[in-house]
Amino acid sequence: MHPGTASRALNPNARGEVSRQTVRRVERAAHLLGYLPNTVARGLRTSRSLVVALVVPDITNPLFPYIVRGAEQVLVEAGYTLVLTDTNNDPGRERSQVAAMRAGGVDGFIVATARWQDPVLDELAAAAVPTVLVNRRNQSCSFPYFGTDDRHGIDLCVDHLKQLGHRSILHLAGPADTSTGRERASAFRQAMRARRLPTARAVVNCSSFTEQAGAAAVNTVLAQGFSFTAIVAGNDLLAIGALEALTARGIECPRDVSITGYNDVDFMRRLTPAFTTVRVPLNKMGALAARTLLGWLGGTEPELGAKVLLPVEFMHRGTTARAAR
Amino acid sequence: MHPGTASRALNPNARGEVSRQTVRRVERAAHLLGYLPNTVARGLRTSRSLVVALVVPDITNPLFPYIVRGAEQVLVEAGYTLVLTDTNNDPGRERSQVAAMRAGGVDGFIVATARWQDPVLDELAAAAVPTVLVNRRNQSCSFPYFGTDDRHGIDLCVDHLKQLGHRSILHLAGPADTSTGRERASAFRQAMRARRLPTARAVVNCSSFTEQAGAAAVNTVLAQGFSFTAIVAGNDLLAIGALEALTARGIECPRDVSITGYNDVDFMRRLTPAFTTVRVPLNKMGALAARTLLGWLGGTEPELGAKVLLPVEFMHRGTTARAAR
DNA sequence: ACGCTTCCCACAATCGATTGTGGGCTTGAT
DNA sequence: ATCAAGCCCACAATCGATTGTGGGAAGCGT
Repeated sequence: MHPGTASRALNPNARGEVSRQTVRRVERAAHLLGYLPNTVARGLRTSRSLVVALVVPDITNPLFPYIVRGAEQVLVEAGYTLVLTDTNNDPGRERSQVAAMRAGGVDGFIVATARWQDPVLDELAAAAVPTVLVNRRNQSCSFPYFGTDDRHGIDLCVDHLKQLGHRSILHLAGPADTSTGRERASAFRQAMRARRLPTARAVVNCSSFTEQAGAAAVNTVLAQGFSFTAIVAGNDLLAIGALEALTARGIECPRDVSITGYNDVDFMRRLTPAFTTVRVPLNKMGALAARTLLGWLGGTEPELGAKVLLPVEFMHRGTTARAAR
Repeated sequence: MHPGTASRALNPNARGEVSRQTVRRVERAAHLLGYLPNTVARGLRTSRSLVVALVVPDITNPLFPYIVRGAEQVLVEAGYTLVLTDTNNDPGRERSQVAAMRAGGVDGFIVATARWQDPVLDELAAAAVPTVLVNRRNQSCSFPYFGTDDRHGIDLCVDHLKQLGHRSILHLAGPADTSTGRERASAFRQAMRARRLPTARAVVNCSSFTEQAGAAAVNTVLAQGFSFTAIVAGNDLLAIGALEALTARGIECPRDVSITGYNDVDFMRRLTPAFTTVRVPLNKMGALAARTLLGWLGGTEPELGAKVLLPVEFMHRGTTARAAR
């Protein structure tokens, strides 16, 4: 029995070039021996691995598991394997992880770690590696991007707060090296100006999308004596951090200060008070990104710089109330 | 220039067999061409990939990201790459994912999906694939296991509740096909008996470690007319589900019923009331498992069936109070 | 100048599966 | 019985890196 023949017998596409009884013999033997075709060797020859890598910045941020789920669903159905790598918000790790995956022969990338200036993405673009961006994008927009309508979401927040009578509104902006940080901040300024609300000193940058950063930002602002009656946070974790910092100083939410979050991760509705926030379709984002990548791997190259912004939904809950006085 | 020579020049171990200037020439050329050694081809020859797979049952369960983090830290430091695969609690997916990873040439597995009877683990054992178990183990105990002292943790819960005057205590047991489900249930019975508390009808099985399952279990028990003043939940998500089901019926926690969770995932302390639960060192579990696997891959085979149970810490918060009446 | 050692490098086999090609056997027709 | 056609299968090259081995060149001593 020649290995070439066995290979054809196991491969549904080449099944026709082998007699039916040989196919049966091979299948029986394969099953008996517990044979599973060595993907490494196959990948070496065919330069396809049926593996897609999903790169996330922080797996403990509850935002990402749902994106993962969405992507996973689609990829597994298509016979692909999803491998996940967490960069822990470290660009160095991102670089080395992506390099490792690339050398390991993954067919494509779904990247959720994009920074505004991202050399790793530039490399992927230069090497023409099939890649799609999810949740965050980079400036040069070299790949299809799947995100949410941040501009609209933030506008909904500001509008809501204004209708409650708030005028001094603070924005906790995410890191300036992320598109979500930048765009939400920009959207905030625009929304404020459009309603003739003051924007001076109203935006404060946070170093990361974490509770610690949110709390630190609020403490800084309070220490500087800037007063506000509402906070539009760049995401949910920042909002939670802000609430903690306020509570620690005896400032009550929503009595004294209203807060809005962003993303509506699973437990936001369970906190007390339940958070007013913006719900984004995380599952769908992941699924769409995966589907597009699969299409690309199947031969239909997407238009470069395509941006898909999914609709958001404003969730009015307990952290926002009519402005005092 | 012969590829063999270039290979030696790039490989620190074989560097001595090549003249220094050749090394420099090769390094320069490699850098110039942006060469990165094809891991697939290397893996084919050396049958080592420096990749470890971590298999989790449900990435949206906040328990797992912290285990991932712990393992990641250790593996990356050692020059390994961690790939994560989520089985979505589906044994079929587990089987195919593990097979895919194995064919893909990963060096070893960290498995967090173990079921009590787990054919996938049996296969791994039969094939002598370096594997360690974390969080859950299987019955046959064919691999080193890193978990927590469930027996002690549950005992702490029961003890705490008894001291608060509770006698009718309900246990929401996790799935019987998981070691954590079984052992916590067994520990619960033992702890109750040791204190001469009634165990009849006091244990109810939940189909999965989810809020939905927890709520459903409580609803079932209530419908059956069994009355209780406290609940020891098999994990945090079950506890949250239980709280929801009770609240929906106007039963207040902790006024009417006390609840304890298990694991102390990050947001338990933020809920209102903050959950009384058992904190387990998730990071350390992941790190230890990874370290042991690395040792195995380095040649020091661990004793089969070694069990490492990490100490737990009881966190008394707001969901437990003195029994009414 | 010759022979010896030492040091580099090139050659080629190897890992396991895929795939284009050619030869051999069977089958059927004349 | 002979030849043509057709179907299977075996052969061998290939993917890219690793690694044992042998040979050639340089250096040194006598």
